[in-house]
Amino acid sequence: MSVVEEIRAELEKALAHSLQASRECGLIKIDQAPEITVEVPREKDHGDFATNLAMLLARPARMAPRRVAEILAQNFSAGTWVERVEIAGPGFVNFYLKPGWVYLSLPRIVSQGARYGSVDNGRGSKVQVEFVSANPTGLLHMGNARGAALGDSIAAILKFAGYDVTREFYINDAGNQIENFADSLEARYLQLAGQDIPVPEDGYHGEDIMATCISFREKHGDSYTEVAEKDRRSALVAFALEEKLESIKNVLSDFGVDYDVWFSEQSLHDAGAVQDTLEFLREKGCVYEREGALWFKATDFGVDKDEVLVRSNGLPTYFASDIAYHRNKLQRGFAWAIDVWGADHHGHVPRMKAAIKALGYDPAVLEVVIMQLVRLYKGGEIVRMSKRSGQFVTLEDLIEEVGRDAARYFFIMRSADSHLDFDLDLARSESNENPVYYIQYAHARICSIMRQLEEQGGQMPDPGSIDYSLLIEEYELALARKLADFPGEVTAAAAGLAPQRIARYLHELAGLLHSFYNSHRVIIPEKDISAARLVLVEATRITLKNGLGLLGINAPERM
RNA sequence: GCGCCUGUAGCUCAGCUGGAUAGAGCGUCUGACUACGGAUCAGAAGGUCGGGGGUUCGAAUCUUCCCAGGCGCGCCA
Repeated sequence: MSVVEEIRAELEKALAHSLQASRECGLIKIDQAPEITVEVPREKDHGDFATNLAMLLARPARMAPRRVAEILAQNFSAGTWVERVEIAGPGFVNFYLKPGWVYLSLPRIVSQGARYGSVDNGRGSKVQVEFVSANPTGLLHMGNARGAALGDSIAAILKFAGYDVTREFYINDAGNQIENFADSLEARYLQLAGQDIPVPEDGYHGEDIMATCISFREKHGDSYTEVAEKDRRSALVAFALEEKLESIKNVLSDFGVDYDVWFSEQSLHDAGAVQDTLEFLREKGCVYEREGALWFKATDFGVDKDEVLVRSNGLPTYFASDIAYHRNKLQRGFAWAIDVWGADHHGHVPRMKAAIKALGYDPAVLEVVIMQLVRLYKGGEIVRMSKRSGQFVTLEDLIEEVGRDAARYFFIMRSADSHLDFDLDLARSESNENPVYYIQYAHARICSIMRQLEEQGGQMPDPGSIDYSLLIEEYELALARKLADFPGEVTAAAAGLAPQRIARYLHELAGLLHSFYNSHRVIIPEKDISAARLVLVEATRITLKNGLGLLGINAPERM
């Protein structure tokens, strides 16, 4: 438990006692005690902690809130750290603590090191985060990039919050778009062999398709012009998928994203899992036939329309294999399955939840994070991206132009809900003013202090034997206070699947470090103060590094 | 037409699930020590939280109705 949590719990307990005492002596008459919560006020002047308990009691007790607050304050017995209790505003009870409490966490941070900030909300329960899952028929675009940054950070945060996390990429290597893919590959291949075959209008027109066919031809020559169409297509598709997947893996890895599982859709078909699932739904009475197709009765589960599972041509839809895939996830024992999807798929959410219910699971095990689309600006104009026109900026381009750290921070600092305008020129031209450098610079600055210390023959003092009461400057208190918040931020970010909270937290923490740095020196002749400050900045360095790690961003020692 | 997301400073966005005087960055303006790294710091200006009603001690946050933008509503994925 973090220092903040410990004190909060202590105050809540003391308040409960105060309320109990007030009821026993008849000063407050209520039937049932409300839930007691102690929060951290936004305004520093309102104390270190505060409670709205008096306002909640006012109505049931039929008393003025400030009067209730007075009674609560009178019966309140202060613990170790409470200096004074005040009543303010409409009836808040504010707790002012002795300044030293903020330094309690410093020795802990240093001794916990890379583990500082980790919490155990998950208690080891199995959670899967599935993200990107782009069609392996093309390159990764800006939407995939956002999904990669978001999904990977969510996974990292959940892991830090005590969950047993699996990162998974679902490969859509079956179905319609593969046929479509084959059409385009075949056309390009035959074109290279001198035949005049156009790429279908709704096919893949990107240059990468041509490049794939060129390397295929380098290996196999024109030999596949002679074989049966079916064999030619399957050879081309197999070759292209392997090449594409390899390149996707590499680019994502360059972006700092590494998966535990690459799951093939085709493998579900091969194992008969799609048929099994359809059979299961049939036995449950959740399907029916109409106009030659097999339908899922989504309307039985509160969805406004039924959905086709098997087309009248006998081929299962994407929805059918997706149900089988999610069934497979749940059979693997995940207590929580998180999918990161683009907003253009949001209509799929209620259907999928209905299907999970039909399979006999609680739909709440599936949580879909919908991220709004990325709009790309270049030269002040929107860049329309489409696979058909072959015009788009890839993740690879992005890493090259903006850099991995800045790109990841840019995606993470905004909530998934926000529509993201990504101005390439801005990201490029002003990359030195990107907030991510501000945070990294704070880390590098501390490392520089440590190098100075070493050069002067100094040593990092033992955090357990420091007189922290020497740290009386405003910025020292503020910095230490912020450090103590980190575990709470991790908890909140995990609960809300909200990596942007960590990004904001780090930015604020870096700001406090810079302010402190500009007004006070760490290495000074006064040994005791210097030692306390060394621990303070070392704790800051650790926290910055741990936080940046959750976002997949480097914490450089020099810049 | 129905559904989901969004609307907060000139621009890009936060706002801890209902708290007290709404915050950052960029941009603009004024300043900073020959210094452990100036990719920094201190300060100023800038707001009817899209608009109207409602809920209550208290609303940017919940609710409802408008307005504006994005995305969905296929036997595509």
